[in-house]
Amino acid sequence: MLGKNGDRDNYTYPILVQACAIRASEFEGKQMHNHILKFGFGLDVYVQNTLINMYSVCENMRDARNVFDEMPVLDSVAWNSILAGYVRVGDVEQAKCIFGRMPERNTIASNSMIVLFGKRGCVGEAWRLFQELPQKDMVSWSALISCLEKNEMYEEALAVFVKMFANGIMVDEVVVVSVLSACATLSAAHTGKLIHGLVVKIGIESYVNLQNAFIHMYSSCGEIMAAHKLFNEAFNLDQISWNSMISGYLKCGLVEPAKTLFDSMPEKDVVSWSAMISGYAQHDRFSETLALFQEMQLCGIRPDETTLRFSRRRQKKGVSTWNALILGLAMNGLVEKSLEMFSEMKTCGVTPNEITFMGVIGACRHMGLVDEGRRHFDSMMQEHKIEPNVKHYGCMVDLLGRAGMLKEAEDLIESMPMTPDVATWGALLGACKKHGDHDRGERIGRKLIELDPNHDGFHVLLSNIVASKGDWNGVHEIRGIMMQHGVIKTPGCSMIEADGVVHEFLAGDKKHPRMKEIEVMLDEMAQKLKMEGYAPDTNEVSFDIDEEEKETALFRHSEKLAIAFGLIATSPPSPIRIIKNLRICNDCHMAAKFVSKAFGRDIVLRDRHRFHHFKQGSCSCNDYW
DNA sequence: TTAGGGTTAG
Repeated sequence: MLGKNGDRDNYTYPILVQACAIRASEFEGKQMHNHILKFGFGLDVYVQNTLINMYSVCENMRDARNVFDEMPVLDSVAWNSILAGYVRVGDVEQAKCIFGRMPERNTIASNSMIVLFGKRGCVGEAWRLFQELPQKDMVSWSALISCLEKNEMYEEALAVFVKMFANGIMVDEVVVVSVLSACATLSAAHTGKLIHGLVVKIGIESYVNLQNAFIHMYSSCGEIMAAHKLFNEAFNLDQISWNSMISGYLKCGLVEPAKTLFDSMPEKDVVSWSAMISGYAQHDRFSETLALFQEMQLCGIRPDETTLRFSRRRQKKGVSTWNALILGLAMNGLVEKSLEMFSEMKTCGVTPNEITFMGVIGACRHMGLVDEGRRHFDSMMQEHKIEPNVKHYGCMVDLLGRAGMLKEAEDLIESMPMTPDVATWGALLGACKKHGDHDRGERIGRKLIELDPNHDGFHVLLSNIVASKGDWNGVHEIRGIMMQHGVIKTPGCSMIEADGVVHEFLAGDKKHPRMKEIEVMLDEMAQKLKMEGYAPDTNEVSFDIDEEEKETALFRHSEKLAIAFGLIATSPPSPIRIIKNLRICNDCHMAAKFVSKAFGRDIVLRDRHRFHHFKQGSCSCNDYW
């Protein structure tokens, strides 16, 4: 394109510069600019205007402004071009300044300002400018409509369009696309149809973008047949048409037609794949979701630039993001990392809130970091002026209790400025059970079942504590109280996903269709685990039965059934993933550790409180939970 | 013969 300047003149250069603008190619544009200066065409107004436009399109406002500032004579095109650049990059200050300095306002400049106001949410200013405009053209109306549409004033956008039409202003495909978007959001199928009629009448119906906007509008309004008809009869379709039709079917719950269309697509891009995958997920078809996701990866499809741009968009992490990170890490046993993130959060200048402290104290609790937890608890008030609430106290009681500091925990409860809730007492009760302080446990347990006579967990804990003392009469007494109050123990339930189906196991469950295989696997587990040195922790069983029966009962806990099934029905290297409704019991925790080693399978178990990652004989919670 | 309006797919 460059070369000797023999055949270039100030009519050719603008065309070349313009070509760079259309391709938004700043590099080539700069080369052209240098060339122009070198051969002495830099003072031509027409050439200069195209340079301003080229830099503006490339959003390089510094160079655009340099050209503008050096121009000896400024015509309206120069003013409009530099203004358009500032509007494009959203620089309100500079745009207002240029608009104010213009020797003569014109419709094009005002239209740009309406667009800018629309971008910035200044609907009032856009309206005012529009109304004051002596000569409104099609673009003025269109800019106002899109300003309203962008600011979620869909009804108003439609009303302005109606007025535009009534005033005899010409309507083109650009403004109709805007209006159709409003119809889609409002589910205004009737208006959409009227517009469709209008579009056909004025003969612009074959624009692909318009076709796509209609497909989207009809399927958003639930008029899938109309969308389908349009799609089938269209002369030219592009990738967006196909993707719109697929997501239209999915939006209307038509998964099969969506899949048929997906399969017959000439070319599938990342949008097609993700539309179909999320469509499956939305309609609870999980095995297909996973299968398609795998297939997508096998096809080598990766998230595109747009996907990345949309998901990376949160530039400054807010307090909720930090909270989620702190809580999530702690829950998965990465306590140090979690506390590290808390420090980093403060370094980044984000102010912690009360939820942050739930996460931080919770992190300390997961690892028994009593001193550190106390320090954070004290700093809440002293440094951050956050009054601890009942949950923070509960968390501290739990931290102390789990660490075996039962007296300190009880003293803290007594010193609370508010009435302790049952969860706080419950935490202490759990700690008493864990550390074998049966007397304190019984005293607190009896108090708790009075406070909350319908809570099954407290009765069960108390009954277990009493059973640990060997006081079977006491156990029967508590069972009696439960019966009296109609309290039923929530059965332990473990869930595991295999091949897209969720399987549920209750303790002692025999209903699973593959129960025979599970039984065989349970026997194999028992043998292997014993060889590895596993000894059942029969303290967990609170029935007045003999030791051998206790072992059998232990081996029918829902977690173990789920693990056995996981060993049969899933294959490595994927971990066995289990969700349990209650806290995992000691014996199952130990058994899971042994299984992870003896069978070489990782197990990820989420219980009521946290995640346990079992790997090669140990757990991420370091046996502290 | 340079300057202004749009969106549709995840």
